[in-house]
Amino acid sequence: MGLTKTEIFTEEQNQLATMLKAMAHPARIAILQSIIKANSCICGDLVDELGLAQPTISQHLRELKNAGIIQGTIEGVKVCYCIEPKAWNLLAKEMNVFFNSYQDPKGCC
Amino acid sequence: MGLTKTEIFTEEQNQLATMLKAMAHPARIAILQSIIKANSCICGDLVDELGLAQPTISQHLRELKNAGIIQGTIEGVKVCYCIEPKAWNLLAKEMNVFFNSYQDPKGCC
DNA sequence: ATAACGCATTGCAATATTACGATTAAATAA
DNA sequence: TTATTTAATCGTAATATTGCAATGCGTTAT
Repeated sequence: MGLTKTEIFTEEQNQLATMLKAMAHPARIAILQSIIKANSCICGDLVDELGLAQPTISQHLRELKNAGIIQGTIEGVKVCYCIEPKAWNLLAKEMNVFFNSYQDPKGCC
Repeated sequence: MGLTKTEIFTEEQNQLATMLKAMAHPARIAILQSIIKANSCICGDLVDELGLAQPTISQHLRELKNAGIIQGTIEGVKVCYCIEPKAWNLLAKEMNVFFNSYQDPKGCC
């Protein structure tokens, strides 16, 4: 097989999984941290900052963009990436709800 | 290639990515939600609740366990899974810090 | 003892991911 | 126009993931 059975899960579960999957790679975490640290866009500086080839960075950026986490704007020859506030804040809220839905044990295991 | 270049990232980035990756699947999100909802352990009920084969559930449980997110206890013939509070709370805190490290735009894109 | 139950493990097929060299496309500079 | 720069895309190799049937392995029931 090799393909997830998305049809048996809720829309929320699938969407959350998609967002988390987009973040679940050290390179993409590093990219997000870089973008946030710069407090604004970042472009091909990422290729220098991280030790990955340009096509690889480009591919990671596309995945983050496809997930809706970042957005890219063309600025002349360069491209400027930044966080998509809506998606970021929504994900933050959802994860917060998820984490807080668990309260320490009440007798088990 | 096909393998992540973990050596060029920090320990924190790699660990966070590993935890997120463990959660980044609808079945595993569903499993965690089920475990949390039951407020205690769950066993092979998951096989009935979700529509996946027993070996598939077992595999997902193992991944969550390997990531340290859940723990399993043998109870006679059955096995009882529950959240590993330390790892859960640590991840919650780390993600919270990460999400809050971004403040809405200040001019860009 | 032996049958039944619950879950883990193995093995495999289908598909996805990661990384990068080579190339292309679009914008600016000469 | 022609070069240069920047980033996306294509193609490909290596590896990982997903899902399940078949099987194995303890534990309990008969």
